[in-house]
Amino acid sequence: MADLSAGTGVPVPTIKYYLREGLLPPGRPLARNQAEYGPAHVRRLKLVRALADYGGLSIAAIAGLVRHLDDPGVAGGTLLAEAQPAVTPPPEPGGGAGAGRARRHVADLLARKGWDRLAAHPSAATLTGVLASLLELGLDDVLDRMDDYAAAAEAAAATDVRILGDVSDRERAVEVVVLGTLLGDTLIAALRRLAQAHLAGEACTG
Amino acid sequence: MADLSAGTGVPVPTIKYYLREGLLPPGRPLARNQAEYGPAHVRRLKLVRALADYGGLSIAAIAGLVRHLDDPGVAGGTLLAEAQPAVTPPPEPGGGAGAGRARRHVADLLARKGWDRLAAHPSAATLTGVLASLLELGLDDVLDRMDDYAAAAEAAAATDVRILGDVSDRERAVEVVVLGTLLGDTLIAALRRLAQAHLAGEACTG
DNA sequence: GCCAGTGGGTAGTGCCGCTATCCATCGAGG
DNA sequence: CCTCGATGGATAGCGGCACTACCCACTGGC
Repeated sequence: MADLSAGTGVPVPTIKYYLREGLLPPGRPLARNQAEYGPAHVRRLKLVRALADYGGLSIAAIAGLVRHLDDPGVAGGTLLAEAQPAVTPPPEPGGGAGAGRARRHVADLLARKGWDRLAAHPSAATLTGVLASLLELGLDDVLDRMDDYAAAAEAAAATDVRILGDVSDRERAVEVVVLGTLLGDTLIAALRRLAQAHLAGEACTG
Repeated sequence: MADLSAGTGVPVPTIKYYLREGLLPPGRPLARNQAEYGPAHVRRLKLVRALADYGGLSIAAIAGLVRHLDDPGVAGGTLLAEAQPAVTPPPEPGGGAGAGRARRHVADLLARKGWDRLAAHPSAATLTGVLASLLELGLDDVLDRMDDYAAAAEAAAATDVRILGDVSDRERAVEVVVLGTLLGDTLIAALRRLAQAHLAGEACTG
């Protein structure tokens, strides 16, 4: 429908494409060449665009996510778990030199934080991969500061959980989880850039 | 050279491709069909792969970055400024409903933090775009918590600056800035996921 | 009746990150 | 000295992804 396109700024052929890919549920058919799209479709479309534009997700990844959104028998935690693999590409285990050290340090960190239970979490593998890259490039200093970064991440996560707690609508909670997690990455990154620029400006530019 | 390929795990044709694209400086030619690649090339190649794999940068973006790396007359701060547009896609100004509110809130936040000077920073535009998306999807709660996220981001940035201060080698500092910023995003995101999973596990799964 | 607008499907486009192929050259082993 | 395989250099091609263009049958409103 042209209204849907006008209401979201997404061109009609793209909407058709999203319908084909299952990102958008089909409208209620009124006739053979007519279907009704409600505010739920506008909302979903905005969600899809937000995930694609700022979440950096592929269409296929969003399709997978959306399938779980439409599946009624899924809780917030489960959906979040499903969202993880969508974000992080399978980080190859890496046979490099730094990989072993990285693995050890991640294990240590998890133990220190009491996160042992999460050793198999995909993000732990991502973490190991990033650390391995940094180590191979001689950035060992990062290791000494990991606890600081972990503390900052914990603070952000605590805020995430607090926001989620405020959401009473259970149906919307899953959306909040996905949006908060994925757009939150971009949001935090942007804030970090600004803070960096501020600190650097104080130190160097004056 | 096959050594270079063996030392990094990057296939030879890809190395050729990177040479073509200027991601990798050409080796010192020993003969018409022979060139010497040193440890600097191995390092650079690892840098390129790290930025592509975990930084999410396109080849073209890395090429732009690398041009500045090879340019001797560039300071860390300048390079960081150059790195910003590479990471964040040009976020369309957005004529949506939430755009106005988002802009106002970002301006308020910058003022509160004393970051007024950074209003034109590309990350400020990204921030506005993300907020606008969140607002249009009814996630107003995030606004009330922005200061918490900003605090977490500040903490991370402070750690960044501290690490950078430990780096004495001026030549390597620019690499640290790029790596720390881009891979740091992935690193912090991974840590945040883990912290989220930990907190959610406490609250729900037990 | 007529015709813009709709849904539905197929096919094509442009870009991106490689990958394959070809060629002249050269270095080392026999 | 001569062959063989590797090297560098260049061009062309591939596969995937996110759309986009085109075509068609249909139909609601004028």
